[in-house]
Amino acid sequence: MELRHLRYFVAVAEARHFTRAAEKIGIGQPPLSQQIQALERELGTRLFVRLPRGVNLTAAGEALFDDARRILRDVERAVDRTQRVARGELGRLRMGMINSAPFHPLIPEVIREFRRHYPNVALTLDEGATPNLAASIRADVLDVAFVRPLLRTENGIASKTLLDEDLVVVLPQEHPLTRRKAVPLSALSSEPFVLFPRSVGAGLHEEILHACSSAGFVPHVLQETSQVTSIVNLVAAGLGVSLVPASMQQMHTVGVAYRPLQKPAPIARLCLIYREDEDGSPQIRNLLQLVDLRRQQYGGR
Amino acid sequence: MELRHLRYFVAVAEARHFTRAAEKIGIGQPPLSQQIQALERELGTRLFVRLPRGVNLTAAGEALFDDARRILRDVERAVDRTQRVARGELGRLRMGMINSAPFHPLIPEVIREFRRHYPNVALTLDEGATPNLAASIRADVLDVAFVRPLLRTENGIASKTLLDEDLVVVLPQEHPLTRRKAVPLSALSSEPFVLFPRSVGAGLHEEILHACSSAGFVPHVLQETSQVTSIVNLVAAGLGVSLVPASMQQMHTVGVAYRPLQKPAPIARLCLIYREDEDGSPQIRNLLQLVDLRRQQYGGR
DNA sequence: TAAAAATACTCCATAGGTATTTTAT
DNA sequence: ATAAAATACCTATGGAGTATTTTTA
Repeated sequence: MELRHLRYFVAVAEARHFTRAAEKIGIGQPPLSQQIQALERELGTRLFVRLPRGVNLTAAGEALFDDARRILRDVERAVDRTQRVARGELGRLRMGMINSAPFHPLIPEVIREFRRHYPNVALTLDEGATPNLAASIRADVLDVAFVRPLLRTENGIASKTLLDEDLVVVLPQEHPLTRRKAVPLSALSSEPFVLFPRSVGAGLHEEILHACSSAGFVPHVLQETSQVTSIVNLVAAGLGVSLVPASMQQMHTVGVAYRPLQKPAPIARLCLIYREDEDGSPQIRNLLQLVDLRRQQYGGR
Repeated sequence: MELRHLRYFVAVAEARHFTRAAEKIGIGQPPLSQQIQALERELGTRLFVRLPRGVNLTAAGEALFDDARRILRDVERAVDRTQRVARGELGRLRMGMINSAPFHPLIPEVIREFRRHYPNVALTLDEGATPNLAASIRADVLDVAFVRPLLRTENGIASKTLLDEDLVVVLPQEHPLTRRKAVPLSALSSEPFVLFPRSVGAGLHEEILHACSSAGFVPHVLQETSQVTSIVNLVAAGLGVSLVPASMQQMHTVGVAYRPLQKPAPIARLCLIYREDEDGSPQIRNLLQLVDLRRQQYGGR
C-alpha cells in the first residue's frame, strides 16, 4: 500500500463519487477506479458500495476512513516537524561555556538573540573548564561550547575563532602598580601569581606563561584555581596578582583594580567548538550566524 | 511523498547503512540512494550524514525517524482494523426485537452465540413494536430487528423469514375451556379478546383477525395493549382471552393457562429485517449465518 | 586504499490517459 | 434512458537493475 491509495480513498469517501473525486485529485476516473480496486484487493474487502448515483462506504470503509485521514494528517505533521527541525526552529541546543565567557557582552547578547529568534529550541547552559567542555562535546553531552583555544587540534571537534581580547592585570586595590596607567609585563616579574592549575591545560594558561617568558621571567605561582572568577576573588583577598581577559573588568569586585598591559599585550582568544560531524546542525549554523552578525562590534576576527 | 519513502528511510535509519538496508528491503543500493535523495529533495533537507562507513541521522532525520515509524505502524494497524471490521470481528450491531421474541429459545441462543463468536462487536438490544423497529432501521438507528411480518414490503428494507410457530389460546386459569386438550377457534367466538391495538398494525394482528374470520366470527376486543407480555398479564387478570405464539408458554404467569388450537392453527411468523443496502454488512451476514445454523432445530423454514 | 555512497544508463512495471462498455435504477 | 463505474487498451513516467565513478577517513 502507498499513501496514494489512502489519498485517493479519502477523496472518494469524502466526495461519495468516483468522478468528482477524480476531478478533485486531478486524474481521470478510470485510473482512480483502478487504484481503489487495487486497495480493495490488497485489503481483501470492498470499501465502497457502488450505487447508480455515487457510492457509499461499507463498514470496513467507514473504519478505514477515520484511520486514513489521521494517517495523512500525521504525514503532513511529520513533514512539517522535520522541516522545522531542519530550519533549526525546533529542537535543542546544549551549550557549554567557560567561567569567563558571560563577562564578555557578546555572549549574553548572542544567547538573548538566539532565544528570541528560536523560541522553540530548548536551550541548556553549562559552565566548565575548556578541556572538560571539549570532552563533553565529544561525548555528545553538549552540542556547542564557548571556550579558550584547545591546546592540540582535537580529533572530531571543529573550532571557530570568535574574538581576541587583550589580557589586563588584576591587582589588589592598594598595590603600588595601580598608580600606573599601563603596566609593563616585566613589572610583575617578582609578584606572586594566582593562576589556573597546569592540569586544566587551557590555551589561556599557555598564552600567559609564554608572554611572561617573552618578558624575561617565569611567574611565581603562589595560588592555583581553575575558575577566573575565583582568581579575581583571590586577588581581591591580596593573595597575588594575575592576568585576565579585559572583559573580566565587568566583574566589579571590591578590593580589586584592573590595569591594561603595555602594548603589545598578550591576548585571550574565545572560540566556539562543536562536533565536526554536526557541521550541518541547523542550531549550530544559526548560532554561528548570530555570532557573526554581532561580533563585528566587538573587534572580533 | 509515498509510504515507500518512509519505509526506505526507516530501513536506512535502522541499519545506518545504505547497502545493508537495501539488502533488507530487497532492492539494490542505487535505487535506495535515489529514493532517499528524492525524499531529502522533497523535504528540503538532508536526513543522513554520509560517512565513509555508513551513515548517521541528522537532527531532521532524527525527528522524522520517530514520526515515520509511528506512521508505518499506524498504517499496519489501520489495515488490520479494516480487515477485522470486514470480517465482522470488530464493529457494532444495533439489534431490535419485538416483545415476544426473547420467549422463543432461538433468539437468546443466537444472541449468546453471536457474543461468543464476535466478542469485539458492540451489541445493543432494544425492544419495540414491529412498525417502530422498521422505522428505526430505515432511520439507521438500528441495524437488524426480529419482528413479525411487515404488512407491505417496505422500501429499502430486506426481510428474511426465520420461523413459523402455531398460535395458542391464552385463558384465565379458571376458564371452562382449560378442560379441553385442544381448543377449536370457533369456541372463542363470544369470548372477550385482549389484542394489539389496530394502530400497531403488525402482521400478527392481521393473522389473528383473518383466522377468526375464517372460523366465522369477528373477535370482540375488550382490551387493547401493544405488548404480548401485557396481553398475558391482562388475561391472567381475567379481562379476556387471546391468541399468542406458542413460545409465549415460556412465560409462566400465575392465573394463566395455555391451550393449543385445533389444527390447522393460525401461525405467527418471525422475521429478521435490515436495511437493503447493508446486504454486505459482515455483522448482518454473520448473524444470519448463526440463525441459519440454529433454526433447523426449531422447525424454521 | 578500501568501503560505501553517488552517478550513469537501461529496462520495464505500472500509474494515468483515452475510448468504450457495463450496470443499476 | 441515464449517470456513473468498470473494462480495454495505450502511453510514458519513474522505480529498480547493472556497471561504474566518486568520496573520505
